[in-house]
Amino acid sequence: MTAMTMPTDSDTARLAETFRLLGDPTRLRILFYCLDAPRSVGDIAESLHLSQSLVSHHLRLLRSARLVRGDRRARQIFYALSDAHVSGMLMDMAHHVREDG
Amino acid sequence: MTAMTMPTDSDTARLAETFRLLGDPTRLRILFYCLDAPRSVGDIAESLHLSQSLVSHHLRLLRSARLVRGDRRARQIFYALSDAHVSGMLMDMAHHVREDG
DNA sequence: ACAACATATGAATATGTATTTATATGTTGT
DNA sequence: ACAACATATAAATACATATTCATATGTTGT
Repeated sequence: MTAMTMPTDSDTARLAETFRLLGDPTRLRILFYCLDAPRSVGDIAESLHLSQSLVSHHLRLLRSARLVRGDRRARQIFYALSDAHVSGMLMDMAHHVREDG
Repeated sequence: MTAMTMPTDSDTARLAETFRLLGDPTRLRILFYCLDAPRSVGDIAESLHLSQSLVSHHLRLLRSARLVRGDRRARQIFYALSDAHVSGMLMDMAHHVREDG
């Protein structure tokens, strides 16, 4: 069963980058808010009580790591989670975090 | 199916803290190295080409978040992953990271 | 083309943190 | 108790990054 779980340094770097992005409370809130349905930037900002600028900055980081993708509908841009694996993990984590102290 | 995935702010903070700790390449390497078997601090340092001090610092952070636990055997302290959920996720991630570009 | 709207970007700042160097604490075997 | 070993801590530094404020870019409806 000892299954060569050690990834290459390059893979480790990529993984760390993903975790680093998940490791900020504001970004996590944004991600969770976009988990159930795609949300516009303005919606995110208003609902989470964040400035439009801050939301946009964070979305840029999440976009560049392909954790999130946005598509335009009329004037607004709706963002949704783009990595199925990550969104699955987030839902799992959200569930897990309630269970233990 | 829209399942109230939004955690409380307190839960979000705890989750973010965990992800933040996973979001450093050095710490990730340490964690992966301890995933298959408990490892002593010296072993970790030598195997991963890190200073003893640096390893100790990182282990302290991981310990304080209960991601890792150490127990003494004679002179050495062997560290192992302590959160089954997190270690499961790490193995899953390590597997996942190979599959896509 | 224009005004109103929605999002993105840039610069500045303040705070956090990874790493190093040096040293302390603690443990084992004799 | 002591020397050798193993790990932990402290202070200092260099670097990264979250947030704000101001402004630019881009899009829609008329």
